[in-house]
Amino acid sequence: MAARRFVDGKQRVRIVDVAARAGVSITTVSHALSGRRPVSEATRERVQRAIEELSYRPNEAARSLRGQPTTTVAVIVPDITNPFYPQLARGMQDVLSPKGYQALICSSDAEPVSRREIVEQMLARRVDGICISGYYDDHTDAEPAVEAGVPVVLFGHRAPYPGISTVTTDDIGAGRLATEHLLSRGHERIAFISGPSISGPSISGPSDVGPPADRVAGYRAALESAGIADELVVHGPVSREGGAAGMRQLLALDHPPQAVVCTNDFVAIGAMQEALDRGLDVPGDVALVGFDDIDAAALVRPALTTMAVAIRRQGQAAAQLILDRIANPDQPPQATLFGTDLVQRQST
Amino acid sequence: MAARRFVDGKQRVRIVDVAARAGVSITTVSHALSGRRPVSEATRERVQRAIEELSYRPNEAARSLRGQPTTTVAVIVPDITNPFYPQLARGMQDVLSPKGYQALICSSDAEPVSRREIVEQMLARRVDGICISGYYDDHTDAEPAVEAGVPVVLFGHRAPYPGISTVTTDDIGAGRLATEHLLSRGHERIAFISGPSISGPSISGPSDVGPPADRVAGYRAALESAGIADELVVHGPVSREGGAAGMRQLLALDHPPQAVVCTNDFVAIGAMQEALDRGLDVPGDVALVGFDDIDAAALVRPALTTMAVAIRRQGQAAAQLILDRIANPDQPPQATLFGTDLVQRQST
DNA sequence: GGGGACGCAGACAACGCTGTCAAGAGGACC
DNA sequence: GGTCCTCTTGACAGCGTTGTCTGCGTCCCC
Repeated sequence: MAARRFVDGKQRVRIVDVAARAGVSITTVSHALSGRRPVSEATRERVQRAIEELSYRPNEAARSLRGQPTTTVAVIVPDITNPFYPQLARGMQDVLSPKGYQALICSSDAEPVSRREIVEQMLARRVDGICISGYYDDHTDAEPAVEAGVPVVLFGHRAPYPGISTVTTDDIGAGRLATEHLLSRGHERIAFISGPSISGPSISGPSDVGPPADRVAGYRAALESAGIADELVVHGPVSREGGAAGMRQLLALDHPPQAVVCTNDFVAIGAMQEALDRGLDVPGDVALVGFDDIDAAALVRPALTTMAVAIRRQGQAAAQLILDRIANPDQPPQATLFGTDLVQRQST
Repeated sequence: MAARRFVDGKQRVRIVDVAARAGVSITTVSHALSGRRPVSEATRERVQRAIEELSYRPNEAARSLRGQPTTTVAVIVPDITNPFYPQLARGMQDVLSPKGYQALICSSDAEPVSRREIVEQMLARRVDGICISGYYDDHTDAEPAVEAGVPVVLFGHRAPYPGISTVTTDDIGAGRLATEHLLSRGHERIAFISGPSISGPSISGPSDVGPPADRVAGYRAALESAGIADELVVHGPVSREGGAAGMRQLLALDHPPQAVVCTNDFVAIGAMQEALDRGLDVPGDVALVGFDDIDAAALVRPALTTMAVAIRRQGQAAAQLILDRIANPDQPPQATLFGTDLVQRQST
């Protein structure tokens, strides 16, 4: 006859209820549960039965207040509706779940607050680790976590930072591979539709930052190696509309390019539709390469050639880095670089 | 000169550090923070300054242990990589974030444990509300939450259940509308590629359950109203492969259908590619309708006609139902039904 | 000038759990 | 029979908050 507590009509079973039912002290229940000190077989069984009869489950808040790990890892993504990030989250769950950890997924642009604020919130929840994803170069958001001694993995950042591990895609290599692929198909006049430039959309300009800039850098390197001086970079929003606008800009030129590298698949698909809508043949009149290999890349017609980023595997790597740091806090942070694979389809 | 605590190299500022720095008691700090009892302006400012200087943030675990709400709502989805569910999550965040609530997204099939177990875990974390999504008819998973007095919304379930609110799509109406659309285009021999049947894949059969069954029911109702007796339902996995297999089955018939309703867009896209690969014209030889209006539906060529489910709006509604129940626990649960819109593209 | 009202702030006891200290029972051994 | 283990269990403090009780001035009014 355990004495339950009723609050607002809610009833929750506490450890003392289990103890009363099993006829032991709460200490014994706790230790029977955690196995952190020996408990006789008979007692353990009585406790176990009481737990089942009462459907007892320890209060996580009380546990973590006592300093126990929360077995929770925060995964901060810029936009949960971008299919890229659920894949990342899934990869992390692949590794975290079997170890009993929960991924706490936060979409930062859905929040009215800054990413740094989200990090603070997660620290207040005492998460055991944090993964921050998204292309940006500012790692100061992660500082409070580093100071608090919570393992952090930056995902998509280039620069390693003291106390922080990173998981990054080799975007320079990817940009080079994509461009070399087009060169090998005989194209010489190759353009790049990139993300927004700092000085606003314009033809060319060295002002872009972050991994899109890396992809452009790879593109430039490939052209240079091939002895081609004409580079053609347009900027715009990273979206289908941005891709369409970029393509319009390119097609309006006196000498439109024969092939276009696009900073991601959304942009490429937008560019492709713009070209198709104008009656051009893809890849006959203009060949296209994207990045990321999102689901839709295989579904559009012609199917999009793209540089595949093994995002789920990268998520797994990020999770593993966090678990390693949790297990061994003194371990130095690591920087992991992932290569990309050309997935050739019909658009080149 | 606040005395910080160092644990495993982690340093966290506690309320007592703030109190010491501001020269007041911890009680005063607490109340200055919560505003739950009057604090003089001068004191409030001193406390505020101390908080900022120390970067203090209350420990959420201690708060919720004292019975404060966690301002967290669990969102349990079957598969985070299915683009449908991030939209749902995003819709919920649209409503939750401005109210200061966090969505805790859990992908249940990533977990090695049952959905019921996840519900239990969320209760142990003292979430303030739970949204369970996914097509299935078993609401027993939600029982522990109902018993604990935690607001629950079932998403995609048909049957209301005592103490549980539901947000559901009118799948019967959607199935009917899709079929009527094909009828109005002059098709008479119309098939349906459905989800798995309980008795295994087969031609027709009344054994399917859940909303896919509802869509089939709407399809049947439309045919009946039109005076058409020939119904043609094939079953298979809800995936692109399943759609391709279903289409193969249909094309192998003596009299293949002129039009096919598919239980969702993935299935429809798989079916479309199978048809295109066999040299058929879509919609000339076979017209296709899907459900859900996923991103890819607009991207494939021909673009897919589909029944759009305003999933994000439904997520918003689900979140609102939970917030309402939190604000007013005695309020009876509500069942919300959402209609669907035909988005006509090129496949019909 | 005394009594009550009021504004403000501190002390203290929980919340539910776990690590540590301590002790009782029982057996082994001298 | 007494001492010393070992095995098992219980009591207790404390994790960082917040709600409540209490107390101290100050002001107002009769």
